[in-house]
Amino acid sequence: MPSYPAAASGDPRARERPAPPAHPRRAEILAAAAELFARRGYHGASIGDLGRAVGLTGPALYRHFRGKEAVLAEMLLDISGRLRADGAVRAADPDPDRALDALLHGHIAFSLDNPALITVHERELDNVPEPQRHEIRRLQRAYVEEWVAVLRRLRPGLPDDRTRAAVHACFGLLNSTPHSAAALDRAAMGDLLHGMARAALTGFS
Amino acid sequence: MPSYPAAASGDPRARERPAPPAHPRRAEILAAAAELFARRGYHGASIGDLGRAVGLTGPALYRHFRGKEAVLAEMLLDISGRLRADGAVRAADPDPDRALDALLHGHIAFSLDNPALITVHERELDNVPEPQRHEIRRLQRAYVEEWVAVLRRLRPGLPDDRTRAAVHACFGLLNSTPHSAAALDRAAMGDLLHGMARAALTGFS
DNA sequence: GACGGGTGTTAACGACCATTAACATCGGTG
DNA sequence: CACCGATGTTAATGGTCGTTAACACCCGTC
Repeated sequence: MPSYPAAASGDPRARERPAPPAHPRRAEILAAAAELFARRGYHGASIGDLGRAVGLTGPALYRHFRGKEAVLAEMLLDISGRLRADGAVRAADPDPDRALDALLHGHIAFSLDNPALITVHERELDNVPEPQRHEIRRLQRAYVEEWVAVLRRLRPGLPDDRTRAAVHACFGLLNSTPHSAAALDRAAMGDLLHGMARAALTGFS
Repeated sequence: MPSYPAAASGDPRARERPAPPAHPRRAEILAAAAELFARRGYHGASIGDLGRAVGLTGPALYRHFRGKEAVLAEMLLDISGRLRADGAVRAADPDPDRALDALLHGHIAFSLDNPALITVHERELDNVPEPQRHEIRRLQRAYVEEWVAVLRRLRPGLPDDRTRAAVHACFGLLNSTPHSAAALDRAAMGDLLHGMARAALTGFS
């Protein structure tokens, strides 16, 4: 039922090409930083490393971000915001079964396409300074609640705390992609994760 | 079927108390380091932090370990060795169904009792220096293969690469405990994870 | 053609880090 | 009691880090 075709990276026939990002350097730095933070951890990647990864020296980064913490904060805010917004749309399906499949499909596609982002999102929240950490946490909680609401309709008997714990455990399963060393291709891995997660959420006790 | 009673921390009626560890300070440092590495990452916890956590100054640590890397290496070697040895015993059950339950029970009990160790084991392998990193990888692979062998008997049709990927995904689910903020008590959480993992491994596609 | 904002660079700063050196204490053994 | 290894301490060393300062270039606008 689910399908995870190879990522559609730039169909040339697409009529309206997406507008180029307002600040391409910022996006470039964010992408490189995600890779480095995922591989070596926030404290293990220096400003010099981030700059070098995009062909610059370290201090050049301060022309685009207030500092190292701001890079991480913007990265996590973007991820949690996208997940939450996308999740709200998908969870709105009146059929809870289809809603769950849509949530699974969205999350799996995102984590297959952005393993580094998922890793950082999962590990580095504590290094975000306080005003923004709170907002990120809020978005993460809201995203979880979208899942909980769908699962609640699907399994009415289950107490709320168990439902929420089950959703968190499911995220652990879905977010395991980066550690799997990609022995399977994208489509097979997507189908596998989808099947396992659906079974895990609907088939226990 | 599975049961996860509250951790039996020191029954006073136990006749043979475990021999006190050969070097209690080493064990104390390792435990504190696990907590710090899990919370702040390997590069985010300094030698001074590790010492302070056990009531010492930073340099005192060098009386017990060759350096910071040696602390991490010994920690990961110990974890991967224990998981692998325990896994080999549990996987030996001739009934694959019971073997899987035993593997699940062992892993879940370990991760419920040692969330910090599981976190570090999952994240910090890259910071271990080379002679020992290879050995840790070997033990991790051997542990995975115990699971793969059991699951292969349980689901004969499944190709090996998908079986292995499923085991990795299952670990992601089981190791999610530390992120779950422990809203459930140990027994309920253990049962939940057991049920979800079993459903995930046996119920997909 | 002067100007100014945007985007780089190198040099310099203070803080912190892992590690080592030099020295102190203490319990047990000759 | 002298000695000694185990286990601490503080002080010092060399390196790296995040950040800022000072300066240079490019490019579109008046």
